Amino acid sequence: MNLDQIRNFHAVAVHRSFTIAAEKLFRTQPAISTQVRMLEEELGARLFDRIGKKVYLTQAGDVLFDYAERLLNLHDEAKLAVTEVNTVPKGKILIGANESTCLYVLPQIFALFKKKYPEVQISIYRNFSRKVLDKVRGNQLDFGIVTLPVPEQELNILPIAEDELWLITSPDHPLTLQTSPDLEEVVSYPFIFHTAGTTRERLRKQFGSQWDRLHISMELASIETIKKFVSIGMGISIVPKSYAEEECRQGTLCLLPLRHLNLIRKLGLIYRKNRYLSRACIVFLEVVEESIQALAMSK
Amino acid sequence: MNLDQIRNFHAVAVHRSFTIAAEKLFRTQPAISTQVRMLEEELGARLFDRIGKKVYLTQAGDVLFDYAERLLNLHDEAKLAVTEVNTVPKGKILIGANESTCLYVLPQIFALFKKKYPEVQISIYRNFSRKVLDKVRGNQLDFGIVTLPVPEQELNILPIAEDELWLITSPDHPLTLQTSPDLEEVVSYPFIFHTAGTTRERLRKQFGSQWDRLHISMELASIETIKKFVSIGMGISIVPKSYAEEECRQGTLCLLPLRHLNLIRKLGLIYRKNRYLSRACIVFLEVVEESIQALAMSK
DNA sequence: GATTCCCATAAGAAAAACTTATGGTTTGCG
DNA sequence: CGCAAACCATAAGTTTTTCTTATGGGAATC
Repeated sequence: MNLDQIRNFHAVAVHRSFTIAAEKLFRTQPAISTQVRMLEEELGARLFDRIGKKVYLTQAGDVLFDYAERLLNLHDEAKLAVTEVNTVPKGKILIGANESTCLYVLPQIFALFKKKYPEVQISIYRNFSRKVLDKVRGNQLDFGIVTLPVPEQELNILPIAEDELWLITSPDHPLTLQTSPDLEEVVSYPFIFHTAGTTRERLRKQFGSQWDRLHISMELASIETIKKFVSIGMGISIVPKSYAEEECRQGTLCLLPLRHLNLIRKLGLIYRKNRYLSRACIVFLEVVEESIQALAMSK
Repeated sequence: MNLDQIRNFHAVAVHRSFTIAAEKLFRTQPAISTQVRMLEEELGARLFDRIGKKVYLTQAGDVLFDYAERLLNLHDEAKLAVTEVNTVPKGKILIGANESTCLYVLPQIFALFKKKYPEVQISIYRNFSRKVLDKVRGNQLDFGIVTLPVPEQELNILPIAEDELWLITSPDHPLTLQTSPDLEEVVSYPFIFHTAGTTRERLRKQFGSQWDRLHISMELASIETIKKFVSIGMGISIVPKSYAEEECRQGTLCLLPLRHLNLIRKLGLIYRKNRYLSRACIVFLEVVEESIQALAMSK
């Protein structure tokens, strides 16, 4: 039993005639007769009573007729739905990003995107860049936003933002007396660090020999809590500058550039190469590029 | 897009492999590849991302997958449902019968049938034998119960009951003084007749020249009302004997055989020849035959 | 770096479905 | 009542579709 047979059967049932059904389906009458007979043989049930010139549905035919309509409708619906995925932005986009990106980068982009394409649902997978990267590679995420650089193989990379890493302290911290403290001086104060992550690894390299002198008083899992603890004087930390500008204005934190260190953190949108992009994904990419340009203009 | 392609697609999606899908479907791998590719071309959408050795559903594929499951399930259900019609007694039986049959013949049969096959729904079309006959011929009814004889062409006929037509009068009617009144005498009293029907036509023929002398005081549409009016002395009538036996016992009516007239009314179950009978119809026929035999035994 | 695994493609073979031709029945009309 | 028309079934032959076999390329694995 295939859909063609069901379509044939349905047409015969509707028109109560093999000949008319054949016309409607642009076939000859024997083609329809044969297909219906084969359907009957397969099901082991007569579907029509051919009495004289007239054609009647049997009880079995009547039962099948309902299913035939449902099957044909469902089939049409399926075709439409699949086609729409690549013409109308619809469905779901899965994006991975780390916590801070979720807080400071994505909101603007999402706001713009949601305004333009309210039909598309965005689902966020929040985790470290490392995990996000793996999931994008494994095709479990449509997009990822991670700290660059990233091994380029198999991935398309779209830089979306960059930020300098600055020191944050509480407003009354001794270091605030300087405009740009030296690394050697800084490491004498207790530090609060992120538990893990790309940035922490990069800092370790940049600090070089000074790393061993470093005193890490706390390790926290989120930028927000780090900022909280820094502001009450529990330690100092290093974060992307823009992530603390708000608190700096409010006077709850102080932002200081580190002398001789030029730590730039780049963020990039990544997605797999060779991947077939749904319409929703394509328009998402457009919106991201648009946002980047808007950001570049405003600077 | 046909069901085979959908089945192929579904298997690939489930196993995330063309090769394994091919095994499961007892095909070779290229057969599956080709079918999926054709499906993709028809829909204008990639359904799988083939990245390296791995196979992933695209968003379009994901949408189709849901529909594929629903389509395949519905298809299985349809097959099962159609097959069941002819194996398990189920569904609906349409039976046509006249009013009196509904009251005096069908109840016993239906009671037995319902007890045996509670799954089968019986729908009754109540009308004159003539109309019932037409509807059975026109395949709008599965069975009909009509007064015999009936033109045999195209119909299977199963006699189920026979009954003599007797005179009914009120208990205090002058005719009750006789045991078997003569037709000539009878026609001098006012009659109550059924508005139409086979029996009335047959009586007209049997009465012969006496018919013109007949005085019809009332015409009523149902046996029940005829009996009511006869019992209060509004006239006399002729009905199947068994239809009035109950009232005769209770003393509200008198039953008298008509001398020299041997009017036997035969009832028969009819159904179209060449008609494909569902399981429900077949078991209904069995129950009817069983009932007839039980009736014959009891006499 | 060779090997293995997996999917894509091409060519030929097998299967399925269609068309043309025709026959049997029923129906409708003269 | 008989003839013509309408309708479905069947058979034969052709076209179309789908399958298998053979082969190649690219990524993953050891």
